[in-house]
This record gives sequence, C-alpha cells and structure tokens, in this order.
Amino acid sequence: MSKILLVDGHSILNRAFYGLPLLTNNEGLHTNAVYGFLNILFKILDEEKSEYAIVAFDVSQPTFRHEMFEEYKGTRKGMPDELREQVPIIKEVLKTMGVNILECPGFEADDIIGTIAAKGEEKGLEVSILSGDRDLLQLATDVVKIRIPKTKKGGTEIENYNSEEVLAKYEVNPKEYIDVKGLMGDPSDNIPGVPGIGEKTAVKIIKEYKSIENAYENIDKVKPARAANNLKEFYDQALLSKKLATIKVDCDVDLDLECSKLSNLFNEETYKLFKRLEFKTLLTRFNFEVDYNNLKDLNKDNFNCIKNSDDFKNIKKAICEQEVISITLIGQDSLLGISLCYGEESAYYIPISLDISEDDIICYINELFLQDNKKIVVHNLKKQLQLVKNKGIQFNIHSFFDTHLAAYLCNPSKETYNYDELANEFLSLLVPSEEELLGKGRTKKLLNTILEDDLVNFACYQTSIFYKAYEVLNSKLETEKMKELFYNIEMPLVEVLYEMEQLGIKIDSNALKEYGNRLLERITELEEEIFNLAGETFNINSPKQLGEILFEKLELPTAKKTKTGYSTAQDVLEKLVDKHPIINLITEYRHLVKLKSTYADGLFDCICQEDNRIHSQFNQTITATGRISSTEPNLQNIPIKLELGREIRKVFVPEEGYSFVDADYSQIELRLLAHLSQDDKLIDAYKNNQDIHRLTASQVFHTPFEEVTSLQRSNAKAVNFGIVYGISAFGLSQDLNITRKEADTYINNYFDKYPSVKIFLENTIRLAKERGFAVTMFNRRRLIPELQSKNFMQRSFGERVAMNSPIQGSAADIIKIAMIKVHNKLKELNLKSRLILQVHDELLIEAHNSEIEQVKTILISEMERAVELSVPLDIDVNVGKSWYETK
DNA sequence: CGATTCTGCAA
DNA sequence: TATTGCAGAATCG
Repeated sequence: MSKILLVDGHSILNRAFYGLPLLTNNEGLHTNAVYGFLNILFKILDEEKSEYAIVAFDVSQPTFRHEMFEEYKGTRKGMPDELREQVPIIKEVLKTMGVNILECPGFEADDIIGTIAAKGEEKGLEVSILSGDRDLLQLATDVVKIRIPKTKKGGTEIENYNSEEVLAKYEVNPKEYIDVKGLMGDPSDNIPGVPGIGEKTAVKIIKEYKSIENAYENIDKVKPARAANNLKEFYDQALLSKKLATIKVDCDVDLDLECSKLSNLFNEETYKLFKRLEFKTLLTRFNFEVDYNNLKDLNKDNFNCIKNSDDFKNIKKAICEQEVISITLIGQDSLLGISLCYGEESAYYIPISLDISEDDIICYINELFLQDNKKIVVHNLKKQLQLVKNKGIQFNIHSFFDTHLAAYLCNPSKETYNYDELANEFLSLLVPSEEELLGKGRTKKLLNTILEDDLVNFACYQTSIFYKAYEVLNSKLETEKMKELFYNIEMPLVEVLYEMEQLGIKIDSNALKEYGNRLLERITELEEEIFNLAGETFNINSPKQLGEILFEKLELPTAKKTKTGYSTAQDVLEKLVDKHPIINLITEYRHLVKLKSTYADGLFDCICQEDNRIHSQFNQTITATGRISSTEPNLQNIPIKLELGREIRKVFVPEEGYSFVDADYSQIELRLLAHLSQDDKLIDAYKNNQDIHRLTASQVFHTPFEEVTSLQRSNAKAVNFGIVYGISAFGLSQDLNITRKEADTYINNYFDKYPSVKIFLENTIRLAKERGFAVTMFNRRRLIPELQSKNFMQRSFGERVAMNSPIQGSAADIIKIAMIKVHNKLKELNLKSRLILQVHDELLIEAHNSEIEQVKTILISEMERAVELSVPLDIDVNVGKSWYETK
C-alpha cells in the first residue's frame, strides 16, 4: 500500500526550535529549527519510504474558530524572532525539494491535515501524520497513524498512535478524545472546557458516557457530583469547547497526489541551499556531482597541472616578483607534488613527474622557505613540514602566514578549519569539499591512487583559497587586535612545537614491557577473585554487564543512572565500599586495566622503532581556550597522583649523557586570578609567599590561619579550583561530597572575603555578554554563543566558560611565550639541550649534563619574565634521570 | 565498520 | 549540575 506523510509544519518547527541550541550560519541566519525539522522529516521518510508527502502550515489570520470564539488561542504569545525568521527558510527548503506545501486561509494546519487524512484513507493510502501536538490524536484510525517525536536524552524517539494505541494510553477511542478535550479544555489554545474538570475526571466521564451530550442526558448519574454540577452549569461552554477542539475533516482542499509525490528531494538546488545553511551532516545524503564552475572569481578552468620543467621555470620566475604567494604540499606520507598560487586568477599543481623530479621540488621548497622577501601563505605549516621531514628542509618562520592558525584565532571553538569552510566563512565562496572532490571514506584510500585530474582540482582549490584568505584573515587579525598574538606568539610557536615533535622523548622500552607484565599478573588475580565473588564470569570492563552484576545479581543499592543504564563510575562505587567486598576489587581492577591498556600498551605502540622515542603531536588549534593539546599518544595525561601510576614516569628517560630538567609554574591560574581581579588579599598573599589554600581556608571557615586543619585546607583547595573553573554550588558539592547548601555557604563566604574576585568575575561575564566573547591578557578570543541562550543550563555553561577562559587562556598565552623564549635562548647560546615536552604549566628539557645549571637558570628566568604581573610568578625546578625523578 | 557512550587520566 | 583535553573498550546502528 502506498504511504503518504502529512506534516504539521509549525508544530514540528516549534519542537525543533526549542529542542536544539540556537545555531547560526555564516550569514547570521538562525537555522536550528530548520535543521531539526529536516532531521525529523528525513528520519521518518527513511523509515516509512513514503511515496507522498504534504507539509501543512497555519496562515496567520483568524480562522473559523475565532469566529465561534473570539478568545481562541488568545493566550498564545508570538514566536520569538529567532524562530519567525526560520519559517520562510523551511518553506524555501521544502519548495526546493519539491515537497507539497499546503496553507489554507481560514483553517488551521490541523484541519488541512484532518481533511487530507480522510481523503487519503478513502483513496486507500496508508497515512502517517507527523506532529508535536497531541490534539491530532483524534484523527487516528487503523490506517491513520499519528507520530509524535519526543526529545529524549539519547536522541529523538517517536511515539506512534493508531486507534488501538490511543485507547491503550488514554482509555478512550480517538473520536471520544475530542469530548475529553471539550471537558478538560486546553489552556494553550485557550479552550475553556468545564471548570473543575481535569484530565482524570474527563476521561472517567467519557469512558462511561461516550460523549458530552450523552453525559448531559444522564447528568443525574454522572459522578463525581461536583463535576456533574459544573457540566450542567457550563454545558454550552463544554459544547463550544468540543466544537473548537474538533478538527475539521471536510475543508475545501484537494488531495493532489501528483503534486505530493516525492521525487528528487536531493537535487542540486537543495544541495546548494543546505551548503549555504551549513547543514554538513545532511550533505552526506546527496549523491551526485555539483557543478561549481559558475563561480565568478574561482574557476577551475584556471587550474593548471605543470609537468614541463620549462613551465616550472617560468612559474618560479614569476614568483620571484611576488610579495605574497601561497603554497600547499600535496601528499599523505610522502610528497606527491606542490601547488602554488600567486595571483587572483590562476593556481598550479606541480606533481613529481618525468620532467620534474622530487629533488627539483624539494630544492625549490627549500629555496622558498628560506627567503625573507615575501609572505608565504600556508595552511597548517607544522603538518606540511612533516611531509618533508627527512628532506633537510629549513625555513624562516617569519616569512610565513599560517591560515590554519589565523582561522583558529578568529574562532577557536571550531573542530576543523578546512579550506572549504574558510572559503565560505571568510570569502563567501562556495567550493567543493575534499570529500566531494576525492570521494568519501577516503580515510584508507591513498592520495596517490586518486585520478590526477581530481588531485589538480583538490590542490588548486586549496591553494587559491588560502591565497585569497590571507588578506581577509590578516585584516581581521588587525581589527580584532590579535596581530601581536598571531605574529609574536602563535607563528613562532610553530617552530618550537615542530622541533619538539621531531625530537620526541626517549623510552626505556624494556622497563615499559616489564611494567605491563607486572600489571597483567595482578589483573589476572583480581579477575579471578571478582568472578568468584560474582559467582560467574563476565566482562568487568563493560559498564552494562558490571551494572547488571552489581545492581541486579548482588542487589546493591542503585545510586545513579546514566541514560543507558546504571552508572558504575568511581564516585558511585565509592558509596558502595561497605556494602560488598567486590567493590574494592573492581576499583583496583579498573585502576590497573587503565594503566595497562592506555599507558603500558598504549605508549608501547607509539614508540618509534628507529630512535626508541615517542613523537607525540602537539596540536595548536584544538582547544577553545588557547592551550596546546597532545595526541598519539597524549603525553599531557601521564599518571602522577597514585604511586603505581606514577611509576610509568620511570620509563621516560633522557639520552645517555643527558638529564631531565623540569620546570613548572606554581599555581599560575590562581596567580592570574589575583592579578586580573587585583584583589589585595590575594596579591599580598602571593607577594609574601603565603600558603594560598590555607589562607582561603582561614577566610572561608573563619579560622585563625595557624589553626586551619588539613581537611579545611583541602576543602579550601577545592573551592579555589572551583573559582577558576567558574564555580557552581552543585559542582562544588559534587566534588566535596557535601550538600548544595553547604557548598553555597562556602562560595558566599569566599566572595565575602575576596570581594574583588566577585566583582572581577561578574564584570567578566557582563563584558562577555556584551561582546559575545571572552578575552585573555593577550587578546585571545573565545566566542561564547551560549551566553545568549534562552536555556538556563546552556546560559550557565556560557557564564562558567566566560569566567574560566580568560584565566585558563592567559595561562596558556604565558607558557607559550615562555616556550618561545626558552627555545630561542637555547638556540642563541648554542646549547645541546632541547625543550621536548609541555604539559600546560610545565616544561621538560632534555639537558646535556654539562648544561644542567645553565638550563635551570634559563628556565627560571625566561618563565618568570614571560610576562609582568602584580604577583610574582614562582617556578619549581627539578632535575632527574627520569621524568619520575623530576618531582 | 564508523560513531557514540562510559570511564578515567592530566593540568 | 565545575574548566580544558585524549584514549581504550564496549556497544550501537
């Protein structure tokens, strides 16, 4: 049987709007409701494979119901502007996809849907109605199904109602549901109903008497008596309410099947529209080539593939005259060619070919990278350098402009900064993405298996976009006052990070292997004991299986649930320690398995065979605050808190004849808080080198400084951390395992004693709200759209972010400056010692034994002098023969 | 097989 | 329902 889908347009749009955070595309259009609408629509269409579809919208003018009852929908508030502007957009999208839109003056969408549903049923169609509104349940029959999406934690689920399900859930059949509504009324539509009758009573009455009219006939028998009296008195109002609640099924609209037939939803126009609206995940539904050749200023006819050495020579000659050029190195693990662009018109891809050898190209790269009379625009220089890492390429960092870094500074919260996004965001150009050019799922496909024509386009699109983006980005950095940050911090840091990656850190792989074996032994023992106590074997690593064992089989009290089942997280287990001996075993098992899989085995797999060193990647464009992140492996989360974990650090060792010199900023974030807030007490404390947590404890707990207990001190430490993270009473209460009220008292006490901190944090939030972003000491921005959210949780999150970003971000700025200074100093003095790790507030140097004292001095002085604050910056320095020893 | 969830490690 | 990250294992679709 053919299926038709009828959609209640405004109702679905509304649900989507309130269910999703506000999204904005590059033009500033709000798109969340449209996006949510389409997601639900496609989900249903995928499921139902409907042949026909109609979307019905209300028209904004009075309907026949207003004629019956002036106050109908009188309590409705207008749509917020952010939603109103999306109505024409969804209509445009539907029109473009060829979906039939029905609107009918004088009637509501419900009536159109009711009518079409009836006609569809007559024609023998299977009808599905998609709406967020339960009023439509009255239309359910055996072939008319009402589908109501529900936003749940795990995504959207859809409730389905044929007559049977309506009866099961509401105890009345769909037609009787109208009478129920007539009795109980509907505040949202301002349908009055009968006073004193709510859902319970209404259902009870209609279940017994089938209709309002029949109940009235038998009014003496109707119970409870109060409801009967009211029904008697307000009978006319009840009938009016019933009429208002009745969806018309005989409007003057036709079911035009031809217009409603779904055909080519995913056509080129729709594609372009989605791309404009930035619906990236929806784009994967399209399966065709888009013609981008109608772009005025970026035409792929001007993309050239150069395989002739004379042509190459001419290009090189032309480049000599340029002030700005862009270059992209093409390849995955080895170089395939380069792409160049030096004017608005043309771009070139120069593959390694018969006439142009790899040496020719490498040689040219070297020449280009070492010159200092032009700006070289590159996207992600550090990654580009990795492609030629063993070719002896040298470079002069000051000639480069990295569009990847510049785009990151403009908005550090993005996940990717691909050329097509840059084109859209900064140049208002629509260009094909990498996936479109080279096919999707290319993760395992090698670049050198790709057709050369596609590679030319891929290379030239990128290089032209980067060339064009340079000017826009550069002036944006200027207007947003981030030039210093970009040219003096981020760009020079590329060289530092590149060298750190190349150097890596040496691993004692035998010791690591042994450590892993030691863990394995104990893990096996623990496994056995746990299975004994549980009475069966199961996968302890599976939260699902573990939850079933603990909370079902062993019947331990359940404390917390996740959206998919029981929580078995550590803080939950801790509350069960006394209840069962298995808990401590599981805790130890978890600890050891973590150490074994992530650290022992994980690190082992990352050791480079050639030099027995680990070369982690330090990423500069990941974090929203300006910190650096580390991957493959993450060397910024090596255990330290517990002894067994800390021992891993013994396998990180210096080269023969070298030692580690490790330096970290002491409490840099709290010192920044003191500086930024200019709080006298905090500043004095740091100037006098006081114990800050003890001070806070004495303040918050009204205890003389000398009498602070260690528990008070550690609680105060948590409060200090909380302040830096953008405190909330709930969060602190969770951390300290105290009530929200107690946490609230701590926080209030804190703000009483450090009033400048309170003012500073409030001002920070206010400024961020006004400007839409938070800033660090060096003008690094973080956009915080959540601050404008109507959702309390979202907005609160935005406020915490606004408080935390300037502190965490300024700390990031400072250590970046220190890294550059230390790096330059080591170079300048021609030392053998090298910076090899950064862990947010810590720098690790592999220092030649003859240079240890010198390196210590350099670290202290350069880190201290990275920036001048109102408080001193204290540095702790340690020397050792392993990372473990530098504590 | 890729994406998502849970868990836990660091500053 | 505390900030920023990354990763392994299980599980989902």
